Amino acid sequence: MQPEELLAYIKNILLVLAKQNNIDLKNNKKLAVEKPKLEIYGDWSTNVALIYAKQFNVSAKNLADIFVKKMLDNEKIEKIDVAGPGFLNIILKRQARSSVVENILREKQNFGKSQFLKNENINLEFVSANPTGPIHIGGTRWAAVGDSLGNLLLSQGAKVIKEYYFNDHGAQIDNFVNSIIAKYYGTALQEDGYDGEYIKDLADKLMPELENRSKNEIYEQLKTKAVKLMFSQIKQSLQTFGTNFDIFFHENSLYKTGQVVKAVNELTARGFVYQKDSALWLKTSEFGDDKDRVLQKSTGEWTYFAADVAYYKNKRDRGFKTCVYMLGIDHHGYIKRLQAVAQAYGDTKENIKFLIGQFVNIIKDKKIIKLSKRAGNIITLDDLIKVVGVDAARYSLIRSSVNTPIDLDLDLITLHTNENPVYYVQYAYARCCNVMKNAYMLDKALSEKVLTKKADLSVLQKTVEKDLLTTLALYPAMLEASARSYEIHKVARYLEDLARKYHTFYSSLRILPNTKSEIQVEHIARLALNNATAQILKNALSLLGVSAPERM
RNA sequence: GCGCCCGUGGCUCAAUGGAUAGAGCGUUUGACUACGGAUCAAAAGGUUGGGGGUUCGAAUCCCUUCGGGCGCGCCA
Repeated sequence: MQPEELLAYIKNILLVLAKQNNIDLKNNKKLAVEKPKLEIYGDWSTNVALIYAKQFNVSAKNLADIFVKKMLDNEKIEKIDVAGPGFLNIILKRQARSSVVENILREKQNFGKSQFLKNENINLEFVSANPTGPIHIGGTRWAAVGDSLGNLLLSQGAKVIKEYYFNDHGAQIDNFVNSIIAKYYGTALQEDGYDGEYIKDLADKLMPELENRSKNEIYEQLKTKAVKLMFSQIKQSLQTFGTNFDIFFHENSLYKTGQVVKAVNELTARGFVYQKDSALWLKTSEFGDDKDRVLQKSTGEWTYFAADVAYYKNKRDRGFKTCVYMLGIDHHGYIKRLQAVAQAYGDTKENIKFLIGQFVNIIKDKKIIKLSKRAGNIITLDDLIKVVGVDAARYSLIRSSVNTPIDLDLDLITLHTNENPVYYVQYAYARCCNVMKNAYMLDKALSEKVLTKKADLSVLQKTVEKDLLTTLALYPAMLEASARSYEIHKVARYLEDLARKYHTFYSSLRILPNTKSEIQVEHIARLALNNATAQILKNALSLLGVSAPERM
């Protein structure tokens, strides 16, 4: 019996009790079935009595006792204790506890998938770095987190599009091109120009064949070629990193197709646009922004914000119910104004969602390195992959909440790559695979017994076995919670927990017998548990875009 | 000045308002002539920045204060 089944059962009892007592039950989201911290508390615990005691107008302990009486009828439950202020600690019957292994082995890669987000149509926009330089470490965090989050939401039934907004319109492109020219001729860089090795590379690569052309021609040719080259480099880096976008959306297309004008016109019709100082403004302050924002400058040029407005409208017109923006902490000021845009179009705050990622600090010689494109000391995605590899890089960036700044110590990560927890998890998987292989070599029939579900799993009674079983049973609920809160790091943390439980199990018990003649029911059951663990490790790693090697 | 985010063992990070705040690294001590030692077992290490409040119960919510980061353009 898995926790979600138990939870449904408890809710059912709750409804019956409420009806009997004529209580108009208020739904409480805090109701939960959890794995207790300590093993002696049982397999699962619930807080149902604690949070509903008030509504029933009895003490939590009394309500708990009522639940105990009802629940003991359930044939899957062995025992229930009331503990502490009113927790129900539930111990399952043997078969009920081990049934999760059968479920996993039956559903394989589909175990953990759900449809609870089936009505969601989500646009995930992330990275969206300007094509004026390689992807830096901040963008890298989103490349890992956004991609994995997309996988997760997809697995829970949502329709998901991963999208990259390509800023190919505006002054930064001019700066970029001028920087390359300046670099080539050794002239002074403009004030906010770009510098760095990659600018020199671009100059060396593109300039020689253009040298004899007119100034204007050099500029135009360079603009096309440099942006194209940079963009294909970015795409290549992302691909190497295992991040594949469904759509690369060009900012320029919003202008070419007149969508900016159209989007602003609609807002004008809705009465949220006004003219002041010969510029066009949007009344974002009406929806909680600090001040109104300019859409069109007095020069007649559109602002970057105007494109953002059109882009949001475009996303909604394409049918996305939820538009997710993943931004760096330095862009948190956008939240209010974009929320205002959504509301100005008559949408709600539900339609627009923000994930704000803290900085990734690069530590060298115990000090934070200040990175900037201008100074040319950026650490790129390619650098990171070269130093630590895709798996370790992705995992390091995923395993922390985006709300937490990450300090990546280059010295440490280079010297002790094996200490990245990703290897701990991968090693657990490799161990599982090795056991499977050995089992097959030992006795083909043994593997087949597991495969054909002839294993008696109820013999899994040791503490380390039960611990592993409940952790496996938690997998679907963990995925759902992770998807609900858009917190992919929960999946990584779960993996570490699962790997730990497996390593403990592995080293305290024999899974396979020494010789063929000694094969017993325990061995068959443990092999099934081993195989189920392998399946979950693989499923979860694949969500994170991290490989599951059969040997290391 | 105003606003947003973050303060958790020496370090890097966890913890839907739940039970004794958990892992990894580092430190110390143990464990293979049996499934791979990239592992396991164990020890030391905490007033969750400080102070109030809310309640059965707070690292978590509210107020306040102190640190750190970031943002406050007719830039993109």
